[in-house]
Amino acid sequence: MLKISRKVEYGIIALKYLHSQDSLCKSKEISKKFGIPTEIMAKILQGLAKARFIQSIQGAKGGYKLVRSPAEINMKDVIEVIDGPIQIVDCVLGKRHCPQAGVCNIQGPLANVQEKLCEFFSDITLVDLVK
Amino acid sequence: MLKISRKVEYGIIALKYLHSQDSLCKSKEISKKFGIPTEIMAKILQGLAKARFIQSIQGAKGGYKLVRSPAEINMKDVIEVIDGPIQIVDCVLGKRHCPQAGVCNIQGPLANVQEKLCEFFSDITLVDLVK
DNA sequence: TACAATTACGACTTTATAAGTCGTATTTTG
DNA sequence: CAAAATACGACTTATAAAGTCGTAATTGTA
Repeated sequence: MLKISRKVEYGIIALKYLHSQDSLCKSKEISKKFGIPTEIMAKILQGLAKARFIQSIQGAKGGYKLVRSPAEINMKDVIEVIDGPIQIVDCVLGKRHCPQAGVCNIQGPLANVQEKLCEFFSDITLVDLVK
Repeated sequence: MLKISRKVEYGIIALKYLHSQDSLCKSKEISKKFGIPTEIMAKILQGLAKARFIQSIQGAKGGYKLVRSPAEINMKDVIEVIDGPIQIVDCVLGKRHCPQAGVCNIQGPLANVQEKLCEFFSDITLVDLVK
């Protein structure tokens, strides 16, 4: 409930670590260091690379490095890259077929809360998480 | 992910409805009106009554009514009454045994985020949700 | 005082989602 | 070409949310 998934946790841990290192870091290196399952760490880093938060270099001697400044990396984007869109209730973006459709009295206000929540996480950057 | 549980959704729907009504409302009446499973609706109302957001009157002709002003009902309290403490990651309040304990680089910053998030929801009252 | 309507509450089952695993392909260095 | 790394989809397992069921307690009214 209102939980940040473990994947996002792992993603933030990795981003912080990459920020603290100058050189390329291997996926396995990070997963071992923090006790994160290797396959999961790998996929998260792949996702972050696709979204251009980090750069991946394939092959032997490959690895990942941060390519954005910490101020340009905010929590909302990280969450959405890893877990998909922030959606506090299913009805707001229309995923769940809602038995309350038509009579529901909270959709509008909650859409508003959701928007504010996105702003909330947009305002938290890697700079804040490094402190 | 960062989802408000359906129970909280139901709770807010009920609170809004109680606010819109002058007289006592029965649990079944609300559950039927909004297509919410009756047993679940009942338990949520019981919880809200225990927490003194609403008053319960037992027996025939019983029901529930709002006993606080909408400005005194905020979303953080509603969430916590229904689902328990807001906890964005398990480690922050020490629930999960964390394999990263000792090396984890995000616990402090995330505790901070969590605190801010609680403030965020404290600032949203039933007044905002009625709009 | 018996009955109907309601709240109260705990135990259980089902369903959905998150977390983790496995297998295989691709890229690059030496 | 072998070794070390990323890339990616399919699958299984674990956990939590959602919903159901059974029973007890309270109260108004015929």
